[in-house]
Amino acid sequence: MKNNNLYKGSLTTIILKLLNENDKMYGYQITQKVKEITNGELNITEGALYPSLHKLEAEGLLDVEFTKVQNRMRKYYKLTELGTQETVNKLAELEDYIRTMRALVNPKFRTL
Amino acid sequence: MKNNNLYKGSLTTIILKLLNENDKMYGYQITQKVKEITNGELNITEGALYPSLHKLEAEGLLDVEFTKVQNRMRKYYKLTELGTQETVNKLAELEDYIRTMRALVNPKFRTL
DNA sequence: CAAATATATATAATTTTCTTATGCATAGAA
DNA sequence: TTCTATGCATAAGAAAATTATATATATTTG
Repeated sequence: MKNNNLYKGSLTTIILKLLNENDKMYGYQITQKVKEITNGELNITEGALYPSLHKLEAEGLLDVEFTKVQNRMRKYYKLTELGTQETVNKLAELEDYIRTMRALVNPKFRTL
Repeated sequence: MKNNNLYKGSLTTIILKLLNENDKMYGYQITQKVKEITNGELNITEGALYPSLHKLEAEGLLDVEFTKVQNRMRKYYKLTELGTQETVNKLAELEDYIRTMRALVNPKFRTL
């Protein structure tokens, strides 16, 4: 996503947080929502998203609910209680990460 | 490092920034400096560090200088001009990342 | 003095995560 | 009718890290 290595490892955090806000979402909706919120800056690819959703489900962080809308399948995901707990952890980790990286990077920058 | 997936992809940024501040450093020194700045929170492993340094050197972002201190070898790394340019890019990418992640995560958090 | 720890670099095997490509299928717009 | 959007899925490969191992000297500790 976005040719910026820093996003590596962030997908789980993004998914969990969006599901915490939106109660239930399906995969394609997640990609669109991320595109919308980031003004097109961040595009989640299906090749990353779907395996990630399957993994979170297997870990018991997400529950699935199938629906059919206009003859097309939709798989809605929602947080389990465990998933909500993990969301708290992931958001704390993000704040930790930002604080630590700022400490490493802040001091003063020299171009020459 | 630190059992926090978010650090994945940040190592290059950390190395470049430290070298921008400290002019020249050797591998072990980098691990210790990171430990110091982050109060032991972040530990860079050799298995990640050395291959990363070799890659940055191969890409022409770092220059190497061998020294022998008390009979032990040291490999000092310093930024090339290209490396300094890339440092600017990486720091901009970090700010971008933080801004985007905040946008995705900020709204409001619900525990229930 | 011997053993453990710190200093210093390196690589190999494996795992995790993502990219890229492909595949299938329906709906709607051009 | 063809292209784009919607919707899910997986497989091959790349990239970055973890974990383990290897080597070697210096220093500290018991």
